Amino acid sequence: MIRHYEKIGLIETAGRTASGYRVYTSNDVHTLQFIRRSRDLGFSVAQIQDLLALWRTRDRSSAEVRAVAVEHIEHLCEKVTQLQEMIATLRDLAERCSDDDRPDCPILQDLAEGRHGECDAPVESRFGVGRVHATPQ
Amino acid sequence: MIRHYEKIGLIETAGRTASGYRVYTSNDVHTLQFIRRSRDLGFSVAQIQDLLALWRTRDRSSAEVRAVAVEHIEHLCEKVTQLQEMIATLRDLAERCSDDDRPDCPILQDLAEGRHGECDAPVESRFGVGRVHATPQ
DNA sequence: CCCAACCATCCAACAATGGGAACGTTCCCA
DNA sequence: TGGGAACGTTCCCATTGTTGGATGGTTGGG
Repeated sequence: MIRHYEKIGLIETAGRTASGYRVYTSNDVHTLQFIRRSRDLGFSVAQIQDLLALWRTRDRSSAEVRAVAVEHIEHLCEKVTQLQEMIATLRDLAERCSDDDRPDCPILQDLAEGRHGECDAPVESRFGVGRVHATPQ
Repeated sequence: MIRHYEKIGLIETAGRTASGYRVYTSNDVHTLQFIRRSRDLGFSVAQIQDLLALWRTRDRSSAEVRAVAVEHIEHLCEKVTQLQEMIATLRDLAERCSDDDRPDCPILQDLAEGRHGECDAPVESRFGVGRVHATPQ
């Protein structure tokens, strides 16, 4: 991972011993810990790049940092919402499923027939079947 | 995507016209819709493979289908839990952030110093700095 | 019959990591 | 003074699901 971070430019090129081994200063280690904690909080590499830049800037504004964090929070919330919608649908289906040897299953039925909304568009536009756009004029 | 699904064996090889164009039967389209709805619910390709197999099996048991769904629900719940933990931490940090021009920012401070628990292990074992295991005996 | 819109294939990239092969280095311990 | 295990290095491939480009063949309406 660290070598990867070095390659993509997230951290600066580490020093080397005479034999080619990488040498990390305590500063490097500190930066890596910063990165790890950022990743633990779900920040993307791009965002970490921003955060690191701000971290290294003496006269940064905390508002800038907060903006990155707030944007990330919103992104995470969106993901949670999506996941909870999936969970709700699946819970509903699983609850209506007899959970025995019978072959009729509301879960498969739903997947096959799709009554949960997102699939109202005609097949043609959803899968590009057939010639969609005629030559104009 | 569809060509990709064909390549990885999620769907069977589509028929071809004389000139090599793929031809999809309404059955194929139905299967693809099944797949899309499964993906909308967050199922992985591997799980969809299972679901498709069950779908095509006449004397399947709905318990089998339910098992796939329930396992998936648990997986989704885990993800939600993780995301919510991140959100809680970030919300707390953002709240304590002054959101102005001052350079002292609790968010960066936390990322740099890490007081939220997961980082108690010494640097050596977390990043492989130094020789961890001596030759035994 | 031309040309835009469509198909085909192959290849590369994304984000972040994991893993292995093949090979050089360090250093404890016998 | 070795031997050998535990390191390190580089390069490459796999993952997961999707998107995109490049290049070239096919279709079909105007």
